[in-house]
Amino acid sequence: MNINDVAQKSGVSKTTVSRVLNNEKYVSDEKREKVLSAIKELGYAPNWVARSLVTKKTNLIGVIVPEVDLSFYYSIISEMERIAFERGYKLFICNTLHRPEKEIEYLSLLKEMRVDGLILMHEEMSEQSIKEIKKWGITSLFLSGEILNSDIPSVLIDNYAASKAMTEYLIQLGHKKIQFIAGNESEHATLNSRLAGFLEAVQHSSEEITYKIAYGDYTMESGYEIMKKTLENKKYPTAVFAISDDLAVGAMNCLLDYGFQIPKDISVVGFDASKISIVCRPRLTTVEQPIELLAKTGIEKLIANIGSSIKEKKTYVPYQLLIRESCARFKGGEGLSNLERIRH
Amino acid sequence: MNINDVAQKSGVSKTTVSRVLNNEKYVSDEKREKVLSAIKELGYAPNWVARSLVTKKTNLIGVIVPEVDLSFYYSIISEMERIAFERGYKLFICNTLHRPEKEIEYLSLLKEMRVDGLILMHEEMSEQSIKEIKKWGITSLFLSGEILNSDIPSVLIDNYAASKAMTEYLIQLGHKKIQFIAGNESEHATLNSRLAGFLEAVQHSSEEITYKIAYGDYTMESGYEIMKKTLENKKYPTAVFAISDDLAVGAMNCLLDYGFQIPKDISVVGFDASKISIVCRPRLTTVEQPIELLAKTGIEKLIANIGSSIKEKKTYVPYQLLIRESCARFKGGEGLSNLERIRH
DNA sequence: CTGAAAGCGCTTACAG
DNA sequence: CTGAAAGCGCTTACAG
Repeated sequence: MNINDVAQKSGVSKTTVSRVLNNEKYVSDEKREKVLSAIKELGYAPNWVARSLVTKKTNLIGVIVPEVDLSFYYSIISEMERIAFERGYKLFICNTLHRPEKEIEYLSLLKEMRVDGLILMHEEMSEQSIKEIKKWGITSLFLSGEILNSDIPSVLIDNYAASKAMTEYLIQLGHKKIQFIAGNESEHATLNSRLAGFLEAVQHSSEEITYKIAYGDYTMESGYEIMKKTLENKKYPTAVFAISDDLAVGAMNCLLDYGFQIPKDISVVGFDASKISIVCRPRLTTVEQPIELLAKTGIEKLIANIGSSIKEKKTYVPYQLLIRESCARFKGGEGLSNLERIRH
Repeated sequence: MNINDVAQKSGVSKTTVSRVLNNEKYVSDEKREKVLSAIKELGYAPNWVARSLVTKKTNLIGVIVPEVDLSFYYSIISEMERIAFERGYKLFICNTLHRPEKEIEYLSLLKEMRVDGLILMHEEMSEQSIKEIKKWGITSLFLSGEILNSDIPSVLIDNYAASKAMTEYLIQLGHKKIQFIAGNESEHATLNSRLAGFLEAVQHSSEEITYKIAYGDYTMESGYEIMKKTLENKKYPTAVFAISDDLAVGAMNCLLDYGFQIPKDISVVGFDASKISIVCRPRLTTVEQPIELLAKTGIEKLIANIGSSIKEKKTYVPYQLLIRESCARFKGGEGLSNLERIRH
């Protein structure tokens, strides 16, 4: 069934049916009525595919995400969906699972589908993908991160400042042995900024701070493994700073499983303020990336950029230190003896 | 740029270009070469929209989910995406946020988009939506639940048996006061089966079991609130059986926040074996819905059903009781005094 | 206010 | 092996 059937049934031309469908004026009430009732009677739904072919608009936004299964990502996606929906856009979510081939294939599908815009959330995107996007010329925006030297606008928090502030908070609590848990070792802007902020605070402190940096990926499992290795090396930090909440909760769980008390024995902080950070016990002290604001700003800027060509390069959204229950003041030798107690 | 540009550049007809694009044989190697290099040079991507218009296939599967933000859902979606992708299908995820209007709008978009099939995961779908789906005649499948009297095939675990088994496990541990936390109060098959299984075990036990049933939604917040109210009423159960892990973890967190020890003071069990159940501490004893198998079976059956008309109504997938750390044997008066101790 | 005609970018018989 | 033509289901000038 198609527009012709509706036209025939209601005794008007398909042009008129199309006009009714698109809510144009200049259709007599009488014909409008007839068309509407024919549509209802036939259960007709216009063919989106055919319409997109001629209008060259899909009202679709492609979203490239490396791993939906991380709480930060699905929360932000859920929020973006809500906002985009209100604006008449739908999301097409592409879960690349960190695999470059999947990324390429999704990108080319997105191109074939003629989506109207792209939200990028994977900083470790392959060179090839970035080149593809540029060549394609699609309106795109990086959310909660950035790709340096890429001309792609981004909406994010100031990761350097946030990381520095959180580190200073730990130092101020008296911690002098800090374990920094990074995500992936590969070069990307967010990791670099957070690491730089951490180093800045640590190296320019009036105190003598020792630190270790460990790499993994962004999952809880990875946080768990990294922490486990650290403990097995018998080098006990007094505080752990992980650059994602999943990582931090993984580390925390490992600590808990080994019999440590948090924050009494060891303090732990994370990054993101994703759902897991408030669900875990003790509640995780973390840097808040304002998910709603990030999603809102990102979607709105992207939509504004579709069809326009002025685009600001970088938009900062405010971060916040969320002080919760996973940190305590380090009490010199006492804490140390606690650790010893547990080891043996 | 379109297929004509490619045809012109390579000096063949667009029919031939189309043949190359679709990997048909009966194209001379010479022309195939020319076309391929022209495509590469121009950076041409075929227009998916135009293709879909003529083939009437989109290779898209619509997924209706009430709340992506629940761990069970995003895990199963992630898994379905992986499997569908391998089979050449992509998912179009529709997050309805439990709102009937959104459900209706997404459904009609899906219909306009001419998706090839539908995965349903929302049992409390409105009558109107179900009617729409029937009228539309789209191949669909209900995953991890079912809609009674709807003719929609479903893939799920035997919720009745699973719930009964879990309840018997609690009874066997000596629990005689059990709090059952349901999700929504509205009638739907999964809740009914789980409740029926619970009641069957409780009412036909050789022991005298007392129980309470509380309703909320499926979120952690809801589990927390329900537990809080229970505690405030000073009616302490010795075990809590929640019908989702989120609900259970919410309840567990409340208990923890009130100073109870789990499982020493109170045992808690959940349902789903979603990620949160293994991340929380103590690890949650729960009924496993095998996410991978559910996703795999669901997607494969749906794809098989597209274009065929024989469909089995209901497919059971095996569940499993995952005994972890959140339950302990109830020790008569001692447990009771523990509770008293905490109250005052 | 209304409709006939052209066209969006493909694929698919059909004929050769 | 190859191509001209029709057609998928819409929208959009254009003319009235």
